[in-house]
Amino acid sequence: MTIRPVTLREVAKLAGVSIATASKALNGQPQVRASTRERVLHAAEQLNFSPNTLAQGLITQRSGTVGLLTSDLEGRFSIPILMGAEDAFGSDQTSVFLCDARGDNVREKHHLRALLSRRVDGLIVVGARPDARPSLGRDLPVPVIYAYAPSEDPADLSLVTDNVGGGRLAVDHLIRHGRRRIAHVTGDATYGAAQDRATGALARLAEEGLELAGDQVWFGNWSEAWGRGATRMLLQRDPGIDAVFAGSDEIARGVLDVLHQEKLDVPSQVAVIGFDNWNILAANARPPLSTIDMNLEQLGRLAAQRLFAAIGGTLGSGTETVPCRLITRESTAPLG
Amino acid sequence: MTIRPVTLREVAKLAGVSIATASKALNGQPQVRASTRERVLHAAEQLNFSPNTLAQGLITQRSGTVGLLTSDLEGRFSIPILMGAEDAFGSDQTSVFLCDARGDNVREKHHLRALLSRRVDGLIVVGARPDARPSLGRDLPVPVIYAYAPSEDPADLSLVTDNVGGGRLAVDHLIRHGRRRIAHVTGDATYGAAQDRATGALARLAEEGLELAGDQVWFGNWSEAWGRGATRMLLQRDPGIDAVFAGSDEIARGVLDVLHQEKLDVPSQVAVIGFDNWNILAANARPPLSTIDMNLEQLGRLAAQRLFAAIGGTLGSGTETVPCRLITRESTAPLG
DNA sequence: GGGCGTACCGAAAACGTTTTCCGGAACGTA
DNA sequence: TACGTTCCGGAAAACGTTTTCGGTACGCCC
Repeated sequence: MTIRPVTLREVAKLAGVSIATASKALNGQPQVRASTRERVLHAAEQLNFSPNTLAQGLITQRSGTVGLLTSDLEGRFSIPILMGAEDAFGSDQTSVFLCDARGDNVREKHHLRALLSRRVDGLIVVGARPDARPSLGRDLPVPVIYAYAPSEDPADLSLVTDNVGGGRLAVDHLIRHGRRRIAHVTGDATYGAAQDRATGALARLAEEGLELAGDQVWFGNWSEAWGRGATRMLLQRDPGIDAVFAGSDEIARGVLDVLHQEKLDVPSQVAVIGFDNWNILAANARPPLSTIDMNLEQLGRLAAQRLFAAIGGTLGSGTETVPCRLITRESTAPLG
Repeated sequence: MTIRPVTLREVAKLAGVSIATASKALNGQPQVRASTRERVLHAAEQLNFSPNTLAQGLITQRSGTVGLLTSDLEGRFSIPILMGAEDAFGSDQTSVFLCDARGDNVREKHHLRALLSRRVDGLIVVGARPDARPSLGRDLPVPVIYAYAPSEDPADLSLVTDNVGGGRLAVDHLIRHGRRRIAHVTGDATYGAAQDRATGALARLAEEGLELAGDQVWFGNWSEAWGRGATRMLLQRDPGIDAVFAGSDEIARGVLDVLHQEKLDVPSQVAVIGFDNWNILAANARPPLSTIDMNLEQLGRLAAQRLFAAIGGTLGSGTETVPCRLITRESTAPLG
């Protein structure tokens, strides 16, 4: 169990060469004869040698690690991003430190310090909600990418989802399926995402010369309960709706629930589309829920790629937008 | 941006001492006068010095990192465990490498190799489902803890949830609330967890001299759809049930859905209890769902503590069990 | 046979720390 | 004055690599 790992020195000895040549042989440097390389490789294999990356990092000034600083681990947003990032960095090259700040600022500072101490080659910061967040600062020794929640500082590079486009996509889909009386029930109005999605939805309606059904955008909070409550009010105000665009899948579940109670069939009478493509909610709904996917894994992969490019090179700035994607299920069949 | 980090040498120079004393001063070693220590501390502060942990790790033979090897990142089980582990290791002491093997064996090997190369001080392996999984082997240079999914090798140390106890807890709660005709709808019979929960439930029923309602344990799969389907069949078979113990919150949601359709009130006519305490499903159900929480954060913390103790010391073996916890919400009010 | 180029290998420095060990200063005591 | 003690600080080795640089052996050409 507590055997000391084998070092290059031992490999070299077994192969009958110096440490220097052993190193060169293993790293594919040209100044070593094929036969000696063979001997070294064989020795390394035999001893099950794996190089100490701490030592490598010390000398090459590159640790081969990145930090992923999140504030939303239990939330649904960090995880896909994390997965995307993880598989964009090949595991042989780069490993990722995961740190959850729990939304606490001093904890974030703490983690940041620890990560810098570990000489990470770069950082990805994943916010809990898609609104601008304070920058970590301009004078960090490593490149930083802000994902999901953009940085307030335009000099930073941020990667975000296209919520306006997502809203537009949802409504466009409903329109193409023959819906005309479309309502929008969504979450907390202080969220930029809620505003953006509504903006996109309204824009698409306007193009078609349609009014929003239900007189208003129903802002509330991101819960199933609000989806239910809003739908009840909505139906009183405007019983003739033929589609609801919900700002999240949770809300959509609430909407579905009340529509069922009111004996309104989905999708033949009312279509429902959600947002997030949170599988467990969307795919298992009755009927399965059409929804907008934010392509978060792709966002994570992109973050990793940008970071990778920035390491060594120099980092861009501004905000880059990742488009959303429509997921069609049964809750939005064509009308008629 | 790409400034080289400040080293101990620079701190020492600024403080007018040798590197050795600077190190001692910063690490609280006693052989340094208070006034010099003060000078060093001040210099470090001024330069915003943070020690290179790679170098520290190289010499102390301890990297201050652990690897968390999971197969279930998108699943709901790894995350709480991860969070528990993360906060049990103070962030100043230990950072965690997160690796998701995606259920692929060779990818797991790959990650393992990379982590060992990084000289992690220990490993936590989190399985995707709570059944025994192959051991990583006995001859690893670092201690390993298996969490959630135990290792097949009894020489390893595994930490698992007490599913039998959880099943018992659920049924006990229903019985205490006056229920007598209790049915059990659960997931895939090939899951040990499904068997264990059923075992616990049946044991508690037997103690009370009760039979399981619905003639059988309804095994199926872990989906909402199965919850719906099973409940329909169940009601045909035995319309007089007064409680359903669902093997997961997802299943419970399906159960609730059909009970509503059948105009059976929850909880006044039928009580429903779930399993997992997956907040998004349980807390937002109509009515909010009582459920069994597996204390996964605690399991994660425990894993971290055990690992911490094992580093340097020696590791125990066998399987340690973490008890479940009842979460009471409105779906299981007392009868009558 | 001398000069030269090429191919291969090793000695040693370097990365940034920690830790051991030694030496000098200051001081008290006989 | 001689000596032992205590306190403080520094030189240097070590951790496990990579990389530079110089050296040796050999073949080739005139």
